[in-house]
Amino acid sequence: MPKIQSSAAGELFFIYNRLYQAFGPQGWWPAETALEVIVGAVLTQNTAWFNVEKAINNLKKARLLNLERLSAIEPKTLAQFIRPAGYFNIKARRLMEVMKWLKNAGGLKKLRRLTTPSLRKQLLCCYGIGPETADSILLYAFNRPVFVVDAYTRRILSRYGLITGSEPYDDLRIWLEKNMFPTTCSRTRVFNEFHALFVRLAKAYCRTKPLCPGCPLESD
DNA sequence: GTCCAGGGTTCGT
DNA sequence: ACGAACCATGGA
Repeated sequence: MPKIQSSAAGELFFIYNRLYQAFGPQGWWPAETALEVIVGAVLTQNTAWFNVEKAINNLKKARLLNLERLSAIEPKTLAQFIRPAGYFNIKARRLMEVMKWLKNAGGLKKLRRLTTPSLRKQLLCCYGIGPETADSILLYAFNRPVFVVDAYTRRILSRYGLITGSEPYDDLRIWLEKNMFPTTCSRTRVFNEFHALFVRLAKAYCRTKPLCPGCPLESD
């Protein structure tokens, strides 16, 4: 469990505002369709985004980035297209499983009617989709107010003293969702920016020590 | 050559 | 429930 701290909400807002001031809106997720978000979410597992873009481009150029074509393709063929994203054999299998699930569920339109908990449950049943990928898809493809907890979130918040860093995934997610109540804009919007800003921070400042001198979260 | 990424998921104990 | 194993490209 995260440390019980009455001021947790305040601390989180301080962090969010500092990051937003420093880096501005990040405009995630960079994709044209919900399906592209889903594909990208699987491809970026343990992989640099730069390489994911190449893989997505390959699929786009081959006009493969739609549910029909992607569910019909041979896993071995798909693997060749997504090669630049690494782990291509396993990711091909994972993508196929997700497409199978999507088709089975009657497509994105049908899925949009489900409640967030029910949608999350279904995503987690899919081979190749763990908690983080499920939440990325919920937030960025379905626009649900879900906090995506990644390794950066853990590192930065534990460095900040708000958590120990070893809390189970769902403990952190629920705790973050409970402590982030924006007044002006939607929760979905804030969770969207918050996650992207954590990544942005890690990209700009020492990966191992996110609160190094000069970073926007350094106390004065 | 080594390290690591939009640092995850699955599998075995 | 926790740790280990696994999957593989490309840029710094």
